[in-house]
Amino acid sequence: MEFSIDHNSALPLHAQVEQLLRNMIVEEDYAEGKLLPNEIDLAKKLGISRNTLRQAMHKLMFEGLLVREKGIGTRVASRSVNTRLTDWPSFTQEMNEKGIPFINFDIHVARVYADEMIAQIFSIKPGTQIVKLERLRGLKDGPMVQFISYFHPRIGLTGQEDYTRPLNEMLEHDFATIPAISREEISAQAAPKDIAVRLEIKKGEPILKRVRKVYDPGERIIEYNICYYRADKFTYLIDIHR
Amino acid sequence: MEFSIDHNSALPLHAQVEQLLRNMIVEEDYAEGKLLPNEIDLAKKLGISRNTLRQAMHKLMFEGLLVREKGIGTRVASRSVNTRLTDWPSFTQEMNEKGIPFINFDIHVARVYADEMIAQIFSIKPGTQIVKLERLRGLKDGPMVQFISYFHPRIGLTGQEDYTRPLNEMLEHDFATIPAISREEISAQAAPKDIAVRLEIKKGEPILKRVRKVYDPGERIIEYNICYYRADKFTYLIDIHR
DNA sequence: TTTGTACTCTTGTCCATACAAACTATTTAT
DNA sequence: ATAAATAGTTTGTATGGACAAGAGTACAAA
Repeated sequence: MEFSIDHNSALPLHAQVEQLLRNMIVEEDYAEGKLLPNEIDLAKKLGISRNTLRQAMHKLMFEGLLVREKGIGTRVASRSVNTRLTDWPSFTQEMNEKGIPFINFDIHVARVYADEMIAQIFSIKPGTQIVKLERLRGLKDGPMVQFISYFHPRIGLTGQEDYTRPLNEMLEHDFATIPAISREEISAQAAPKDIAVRLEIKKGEPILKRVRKVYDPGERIIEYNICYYRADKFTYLIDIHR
Repeated sequence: MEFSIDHNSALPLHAQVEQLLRNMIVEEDYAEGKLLPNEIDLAKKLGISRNTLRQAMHKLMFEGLLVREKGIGTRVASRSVNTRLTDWPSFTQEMNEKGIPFINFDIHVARVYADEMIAQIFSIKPGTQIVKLERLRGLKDGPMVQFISYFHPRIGLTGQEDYTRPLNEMLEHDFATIPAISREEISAQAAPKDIAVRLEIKKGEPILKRVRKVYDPGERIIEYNICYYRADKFTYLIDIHR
C-alpha cells in the first residue's frame, strides 16, 4: 500500500492519517492480524511527527478498531460487531454506515410450501406457496450470521427479485410494503449442526438466536425471520427508558 | 475544588488527571455548564505539561463527557434523554404479573471495594466501598438467572437493607433514587464454571448475558448489573417501532 | 447606534526530544 | 541444553515549545 499524505491540504494531518489508517484496517493482510508498520517508520514515511500519528492511532484504538501493545506493535482488532436493537433500518445498512464491509457469503432463494408453523404465523392455509430467503453473511474474515426469512404471499414476491439489494428498500420501492414494527425474541442456544457448519463453529457452541416478526403500519405481518449469530462476534445494545 | 496530582504515584499522570476530571464532571457547578479551568492554567496547577492534560481531556471528550470549543473552553456535556419509549424490563414484576411464582434461591449482599472497572463505570476512586448484591433466582423447578449488581455509593445503600423486596421500589421509596434509563448489552456466551454451577448447567453450555447500566433521570449511573440467564429457560422479547 | 478593527482568550495542530516499560530475540555463561 | 544477561524493538509517558484557528470582547470611527 502507498502511504501518502497531502501536507498542503486544509484537512488536518491527523485527520488524513486517521483516514489512511481506516483504509489500512480493511486491507486483507492487516484485517487478518498482521502488524501495522511501527510508529517511527510510519511517521517518517508520512513526513509527520510521531505524536501526530499517535493522535490518530489513539482515536482508532479508542474506537476499538486497533489494538496496541508495547514491545509488540499495533494490530487491527478482531471484529465483534454489535447493533442497537431499537435502531432502524437494517443491520446491513448500519454496518455499511460504520464502514464495516459486511458481505454475503451465500444467498439462496426458493418458493416453498408453507408448513403448519409458518401457516399459523402468517394466517394462511398450509401448503400455500411463499418465498423463503436464506442468507449467510459476515465480514471478510468469516461468516457471522445466518438469516432465514419467509415472506407473506400478500406482498407479491416471486423469488426472481434481486436479493442482493437491501431488503427493506426493495419492499418499499417495488412492492409498496413498508416494514414498520418488529417483534423480536432474543435467546441463546447451542448451535445445531447445520447452523454450526454455516457459521464455521463447533456444534453445541453458543449462538444468539433472534426471531423476528415484521409488520406493516397496519400491523399486518409481512415477514418472519430467524437470525443465528455467532455469540463470539455479536452483542446487542439497547437503551430502555421508563 | 482542590486540584492535586501525585507525581510520585505509579499511576500515570494522564490517568490521574483523567480521574480528577471525572470527579470534576460530577460536581454540580460543572455539571450545570460552567467552563472548566483552561488548559494552560490547569496544567500549571497540576504541574504537568499541557499535552499530558490534553491526553486525558481527549479521552473524556471522546467518551462524550466533555465538550470543547476553541476560543471558548471546555464544558461538561449536557445529556439529552432519548424520547423513544419501550417496555421497562422489570423482570420480576413481569413474572409476578403473569402469576409465575418467581423465587429467590440465594441472596448475598456485601460491601466491597470497587475495582478498576467498577470505579471507571461509576466514576469513583478505585477502592471506594460500594454495595454488591448477588441473587440467584428462578422458578420452583430450578434456578434460571444469576444477577450480580453493584450500586453507586451516592445512593447511600448500607448493605443492611431488605433485599428480598423489589429493588426499584426500595430505591425509589427509601433512597429517592429513580431508575429511569437502562443501557443494555445482550450477548450469548459459554457458561464459565462458577456461573454453570449456580444455574445447574454444564460448563460451556450457552447462556444469555445481559449487562445493564441503570441511570437516574439526570443520567447519572446508579446501578451496574450483570445477568446470566439459562439459555434454555429465557427469551428476551422486544417490540421495535420505526 | 452600527460597523470595523484590534486584541485577548482558549483550544487545535504540529513538532522534536527524551526516557520508561514491556516484549522479543540474541548472546553469553554455566 | 538451559538459564541468565544483554540487546533490540516497539509503544507508553511526558515535556516544552511554536503557531493557527475560531470565538468573544473592547473600543474607536462613522
